[in-house]
Amino acid sequence: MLALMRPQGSTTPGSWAATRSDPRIRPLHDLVRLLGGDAASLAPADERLPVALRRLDEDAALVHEGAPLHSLHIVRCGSLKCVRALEDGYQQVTAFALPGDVIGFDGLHRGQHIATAVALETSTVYALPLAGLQALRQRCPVLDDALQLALSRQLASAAATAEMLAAVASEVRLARFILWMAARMTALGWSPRQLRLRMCRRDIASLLGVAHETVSRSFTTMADAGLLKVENRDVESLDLQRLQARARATRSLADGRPPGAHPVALAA
Amino acid sequence: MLALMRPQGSTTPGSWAATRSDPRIRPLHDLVRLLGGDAASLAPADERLPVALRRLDEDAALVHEGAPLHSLHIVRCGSLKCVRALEDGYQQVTAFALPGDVIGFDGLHRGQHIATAVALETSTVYALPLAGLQALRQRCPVLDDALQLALSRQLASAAATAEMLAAVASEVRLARFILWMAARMTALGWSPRQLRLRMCRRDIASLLGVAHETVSRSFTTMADAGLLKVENRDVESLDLQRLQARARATRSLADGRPPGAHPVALAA
DNA sequence: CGATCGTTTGACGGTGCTCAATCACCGTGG
DNA sequence: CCACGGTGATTGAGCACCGTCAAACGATCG
Repeated sequence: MLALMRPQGSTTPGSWAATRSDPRIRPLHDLVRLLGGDAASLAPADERLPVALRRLDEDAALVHEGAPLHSLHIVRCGSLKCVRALEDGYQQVTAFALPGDVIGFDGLHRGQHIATAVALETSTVYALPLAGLQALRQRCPVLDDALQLALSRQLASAAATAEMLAAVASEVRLARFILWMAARMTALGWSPRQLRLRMCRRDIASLLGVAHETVSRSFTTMADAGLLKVENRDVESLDLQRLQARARATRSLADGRPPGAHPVALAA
Repeated sequence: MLALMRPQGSTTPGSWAATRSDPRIRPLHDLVRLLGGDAASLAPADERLPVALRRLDEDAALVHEGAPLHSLHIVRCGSLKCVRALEDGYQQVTAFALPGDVIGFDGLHRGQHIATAVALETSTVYALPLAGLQALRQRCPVLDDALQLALSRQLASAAATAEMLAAVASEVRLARFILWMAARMTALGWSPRQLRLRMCRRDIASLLGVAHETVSRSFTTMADAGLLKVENRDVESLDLQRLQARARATRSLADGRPPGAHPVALAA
């Protein structure tokens, strides 16, 4: 059932040849653990089921928008960007995928990929062929649970993206982006203060729906304000407190705080 | 809360008269069909499994942000808005849920609801208690498939929301919103040209990340251009062709196209 | 070391946010 | 029946933010 597709490595085939075990295969419990599932309660017979692994060099495309959907991918290490072509040639970045993120599920209902996924650095991803996936889920409820959870996270993540975009002021958007990335780094066990952004300004700008010059300007503004230390793609959060305050602001600066009550408070 | 009033439903052609059976219970195959699943291949023993139904009056809250997640809900008829409180009191609309949409799945990984869902009109929703859901999915692979598909749609829908928000010009955002709603109406078997928006301008504005006055202005601008006929919350699409063109535009109007090749074409 | 790409900074003009007034449409009560 | 708020939608005026165009700067790599 569980078809072991040979990963079409974009890597040079010979150089990373397996010495001891094939590096293109990992046991199932690794995947379950990555997804935050309860790997311990995997049936012993299942925990070493082979899962295909695929390695991507920087700028290599994992899948292409519109291509038939054959596998679900889960990022193991590295990072990718998901982009959609917006008909007029404009490239819209829709997400940055980090370890544990699922790629491809959003295309299930149409049978084809919704976005192109491009590696931002050398990365590896698990590949779960759709053929046999249902059987595998039935066989391993633990994997099923883990996948459900991952999808739930994915959905919440999409909401977070919308929340960033919904901010009116560009600086607020960027602050939310930084905090969001920091939160994800924390979830992965990294430091939330030291960010190494793998994507260029233009990609961030695309995700946030602003001009890339504006991203630059907002970075320097916040750096001047002592919120960040920005050195190219290395971003250090110096004052999470005030950074969160800025991310919370519905409207932009107002740094000289006129302590008058908030003008906002809307609707319902 | 749950006001059980006599449904005076002339709306649904529901031949499954609520007179005989409890109107708060529906057979499983109805839900599967709503989700776009293959109801025909349900096991005969399963197709009449009872699914709880809940009725909501306008402005009634189905679930509250932060509340523990007990059930997955699927909209049966009517519509709801999903809102999040943005810490500073601002109400951010994150989605409009239409029949077939799943509510609550995004909170699965945290065990609590991510957003508050409020009925925009008299609505009914299916309720699938999480307890026993896994067993039910195991028992009915057809339901499982249908749920997977619905979740995939949900994810793609979130991407569509982001795509609307990512448009730089507010008029473009609104055009995309109209077309997106039209597409959803088509998928539900309604006319794509006649929209009856159940939400107020402020809610649309919140979803699109613009001021509500701007929504008003954009509506009148597009109406003056002959793209729409706007009468309060009834919106008729007069020229889908040009409407799509406007939705495609990365930057705003510039209808007389300065034939210079597009400056864009990015990345990758 | 020169070419290319990414990043930053500047100047300018326009879009859209804020503030505010007006209008339309209600359901309520006089 | 018509005044009376109350809510939502529309329109106007002013100004700041940010998108566009442009150039300088920096980094990386052949």
